[in-house]
Amino acid sequence: MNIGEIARRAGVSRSTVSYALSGRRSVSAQTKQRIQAVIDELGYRPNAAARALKEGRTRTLGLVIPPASLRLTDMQLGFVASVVEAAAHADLDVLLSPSGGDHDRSFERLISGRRVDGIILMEIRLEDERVTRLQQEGLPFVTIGHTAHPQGVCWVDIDYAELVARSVHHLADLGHRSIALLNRSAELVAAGYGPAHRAQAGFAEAVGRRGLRGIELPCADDPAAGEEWFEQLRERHPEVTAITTINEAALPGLQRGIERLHVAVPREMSIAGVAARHWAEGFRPQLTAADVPTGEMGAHAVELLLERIAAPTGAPRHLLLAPPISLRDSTGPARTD
Amino acid sequence: MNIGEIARRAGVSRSTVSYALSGRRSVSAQTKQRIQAVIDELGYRPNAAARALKEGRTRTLGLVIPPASLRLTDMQLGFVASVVEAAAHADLDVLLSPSGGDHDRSFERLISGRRVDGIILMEIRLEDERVTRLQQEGLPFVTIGHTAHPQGVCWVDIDYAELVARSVHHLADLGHRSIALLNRSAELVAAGYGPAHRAQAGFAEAVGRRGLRGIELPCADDPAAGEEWFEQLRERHPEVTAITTINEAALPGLQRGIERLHVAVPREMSIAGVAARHWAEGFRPQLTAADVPTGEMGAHAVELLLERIAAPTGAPRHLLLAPPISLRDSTGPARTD
DNA sequence: TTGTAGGCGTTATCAA
DNA sequence: TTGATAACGCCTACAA
Repeated sequence: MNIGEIARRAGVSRSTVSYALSGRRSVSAQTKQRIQAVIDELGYRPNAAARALKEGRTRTLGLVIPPASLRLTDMQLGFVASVVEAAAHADLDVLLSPSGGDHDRSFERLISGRRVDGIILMEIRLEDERVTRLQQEGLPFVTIGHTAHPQGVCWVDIDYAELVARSVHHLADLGHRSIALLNRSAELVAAGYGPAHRAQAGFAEAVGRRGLRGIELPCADDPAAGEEWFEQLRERHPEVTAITTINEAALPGLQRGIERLHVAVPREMSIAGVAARHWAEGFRPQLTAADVPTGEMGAHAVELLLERIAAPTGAPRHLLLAPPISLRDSTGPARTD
Repeated sequence: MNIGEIARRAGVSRSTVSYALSGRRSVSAQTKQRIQAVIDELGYRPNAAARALKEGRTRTLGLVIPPASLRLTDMQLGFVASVVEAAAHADLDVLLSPSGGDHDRSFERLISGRRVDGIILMEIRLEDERVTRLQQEGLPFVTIGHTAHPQGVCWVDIDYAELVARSVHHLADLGHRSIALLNRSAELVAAGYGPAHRAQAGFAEAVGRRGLRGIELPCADDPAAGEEWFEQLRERHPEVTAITTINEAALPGLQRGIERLHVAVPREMSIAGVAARHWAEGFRPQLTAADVPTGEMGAHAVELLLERIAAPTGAPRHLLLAPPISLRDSTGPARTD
């Protein structure tokens, strides 16, 4: 089924059908109606490839996700869902590319094959060759997270430094003097993963400013590691009365560790963090945390990308989100024994 | 950058470049080398739209996921990841369509716009209009899960009836006489969601055959509901000594409920289920469960779809997976007090 | 071994 | 208000 067939059945030329659909030229009401009737009857839709070839745009966005081998976190998942939804809302499709490195085949297909009009890049590293690759190709893109030198790049990110600092201040206000940071995994820190670095920075800054004792212990991104992390913390640093964390995946394990050692939250230990609302509310007691707005982030990323596609040479915009900390039940005054 | 430009720079015709790339005609080593040098220098790749238009295939698969508003379960997520990976392995891209109903715009774009060579449909209902829509369009597709009348359709599914029955038999063998089924939500059952129906059927059949007392209580698909479910169970059916479940999302809540009421597992209560390995191992104590092989399922679905695309008229294949139950720590002999 | 030319389905320019 | 036609970039049958 193609436009020629529609034209033939409606007794008009192909261009008239095309114009009737696009509205870029006036078509008599009568003709338009006849064409529409045929289209409805046959269920015609323009062939996407032909249209893309002619128009030079694909009406498709690319979303580069971490390789499937790495389990996606809840936060990342929420982000993928919101990007897809926001794109669908703009009548755009989303092409997925699971790739980490620069030389990934599907990543290369996406960009040099001109399969998409723009790209959203997740899980950016502080030094990220994919960014330079996209810049050299001149394909519009938006990153989630930002590189060490994000000038000239559109990005959306969570201000982990600010959020961790805020939770430290909140805990300090409650009288806590020894606070531990439950950061993302040592591997990620080593790989130059921005959130982990910035959490570190924000923690150090706030702890320094308030004259507190700050403890940092590495922890892998999974429940088992969280449980072990808590044991180690109690063993090595019994003076710690509060924890701040950005490691969502370790939360269930942290909870198990706390329960196993019979530590009362928040009476004996306060916990504040950065997490998707879903996780914060699933914690027991519910977690005082900055709720990461994954849904908004996806929508913002799509919005920024569409702007960039419309005006590739404009000044790049970026968004640094610092959602407020929602007070729940996991933080309270420091114990005074 | 297009094939003409490459041809010009290499001093050959466009067809020679095309043949050098496809290998469908012999090209002298010297010419081939010259062409390759130019391609490498300029980073040329065939335009996907032009190629799709000419060849009549897009080298893209469509994956229809549940709408973003519904939180994807871990199992679904694992499935998406494995489909994307399997597709990438075959040098295919994956286009995502978040849609529930038949008249969804992105779903329609996918199929009548010929944006994909085939489609994988997740979260099939017993009566699913998307299936009939795809059949009428004549687009190859594979479903995850199957409809009430799956004749002539390719599908991959988990044999929930068999797995639930097996877990009931396992529990009966351990001496349990009153067993509760923690099924998916009442809404899903009402909507004709296959796994929920088949779990029910398998449960009823096995319970009947072993002469047991079978309890069914509805439970929404989230942790809070799981916790409440367990309370209700203890209140209304204190005689129950074993639970079988396919409701992954309710597991964390079930666990909390068990801990809150200080019920010892498996001494006072045995639990067996169907769940992604990740969830089973995250449960405390680790859950005796049939581990849903999401990774394999995605790969199988892609494999079946590729077969179907290659031979659309062949006999439709299907796969009903019944992975063995992995014995872990949550099941034991019935208490005898 | 290589080149020429036609057509995939669409949109847009030019002409009527 | 409408129609004929060229062009997007690629692949391939045919010709040399």
